[in-house]
Amino acid sequence: MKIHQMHDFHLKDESDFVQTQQSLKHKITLSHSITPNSINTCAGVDLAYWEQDGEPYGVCSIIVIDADTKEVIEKVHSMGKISVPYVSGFLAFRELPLIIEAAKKLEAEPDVFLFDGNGYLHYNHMGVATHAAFFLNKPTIGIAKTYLKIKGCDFVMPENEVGAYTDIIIDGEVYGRALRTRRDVKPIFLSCGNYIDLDSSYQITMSLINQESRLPIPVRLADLETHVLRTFYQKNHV
DNA sequence: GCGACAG
DNA sequence: ATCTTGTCGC
Repeated sequence: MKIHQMHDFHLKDESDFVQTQQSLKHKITLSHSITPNSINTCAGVDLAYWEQDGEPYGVCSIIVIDADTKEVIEKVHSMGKISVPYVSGFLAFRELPLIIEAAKKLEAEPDVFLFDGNGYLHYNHMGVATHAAFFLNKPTIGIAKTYLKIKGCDFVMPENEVGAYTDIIIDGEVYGRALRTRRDVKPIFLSCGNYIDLDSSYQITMSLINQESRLPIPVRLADLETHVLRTFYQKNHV
């Protein structure tokens, strides 16, 4: 699929990152309604890391599935050296190069992308899911497994029922949603990525849950795939 | 020095 | 994210 080139990632330091995030946050659009009925395909994105000769490497997997049958339609991946260290709040700058490289290989044009990380639920509303949308030009959804605390605000634990949730409201603004996708499991932290509203993100996410995981199917599949790919590349000493 | 910390 | 054994539950 075609990628909209926004900016490169040869940024110098964290102040560069912050400037990039703040220049993009005003372009976020969260008003589009895109329900499960209006999508045919959705993609899950995830990365895995390892070290080789003292250097960090990563692999990114994108899995596209049919929204109705849940069957895998396409899978692509990218692999390479990682040049940006992980710093909370700047995950996008670390992961986007490989994400973009993998997305370029997609033959399909998924209707929505689900990420393993936050979107709008972020210090600058610019988690990896939101940031990625400017390159993909497609609706994106953020799915985090642990809570990123912002401005000291905790989340309210949702009831132990499938689909139960509590909105994460900070300074009167809804940042995201603590969501119990299955009973007796920890909640996930859902937030808009971009070009989609929170209720649609919720509906799509819940429509992609099965008994295998608390994570939506495409994200879970991408997670599993990155582990397989990592084992392969480690063994073959790339 | 201590606590916090998406992946 | 990754490093790792056993263990509880369906």
